[in-house]
Amino acid sequence: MPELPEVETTRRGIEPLVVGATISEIVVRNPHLRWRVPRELNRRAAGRRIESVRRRGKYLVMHLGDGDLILHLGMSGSLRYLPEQSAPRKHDHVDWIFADGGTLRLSDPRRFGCLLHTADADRHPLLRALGPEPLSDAFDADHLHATCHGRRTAIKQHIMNARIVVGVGNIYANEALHRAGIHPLRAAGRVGKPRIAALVGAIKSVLLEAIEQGGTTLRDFVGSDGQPGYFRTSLHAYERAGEPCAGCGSSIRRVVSGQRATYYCPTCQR
DNA sequence: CTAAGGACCTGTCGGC
DNA sequence: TGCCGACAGGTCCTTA
Repeated sequence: MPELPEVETTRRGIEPLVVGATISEIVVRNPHLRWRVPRELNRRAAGRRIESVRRRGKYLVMHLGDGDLILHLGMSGSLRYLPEQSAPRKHDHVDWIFADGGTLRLSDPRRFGCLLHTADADRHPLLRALGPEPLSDAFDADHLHATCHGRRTAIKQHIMNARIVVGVGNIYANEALHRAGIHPLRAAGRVGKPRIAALVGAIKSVLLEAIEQGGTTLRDFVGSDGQPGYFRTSLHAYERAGEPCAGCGSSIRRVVSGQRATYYCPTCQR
């Protein structure tokens, strides 16, 4: 479900509600996420205050003053903040119970997400090898062009590789390539520098606009307040097979690449 | 080293 | 109505 804009929307939603709050208890009803939620999680977190909630790629990191919680929403995860008690539903696997009575609830039907405790998230193997943030100055044409050198992988798979740049998932990879006029299956090493620069700009703009719209709701994404994201109407390629391209009117095509649905305009994207 | 495919898991939808 | 396959926003891990 969530790509960078959806994770950032979630982060912004919970930040004012949980930063400064003291965790009374973390209740793990189902520990079987991608990796088993550690048994000692509650012991590490109970009684501690959440000092900050930041995002690194699609990971959320809660700093507890002593140690960090690393959270990933996987394909179907979402966080909701509940000011009052309410009965958990089928896929509500984890609750953070706060001293003020509020609850942060993690729901994840497919359980591809994860929740871990670590001393320092930046040194954790999951985060340590990540590429630059796409909205930072570190992600520029020089960086992307250098990583593309000699690569025969499709440019779409390349920009979805978190070691190259974080946060770009299937929706926004398709959208950014459409904006930049680059064929998604073109070998990464065969995209010239000016077009790489255009792609960097397209990735930044599509992510920024999606964040402004509260993310993209395709099926079930909701922010921490339960509201959907409104970027879906701005999608020009993703899940638009057979519809006319907004730029030239050609029919948008769908193919599968790297086991992921890939949408493009055969006329505009070369 | 790079590249490709499988694995994890549940829910929904279309076709028969 | 029921069953079956395809598909879905991620990414680590194994294999070649």
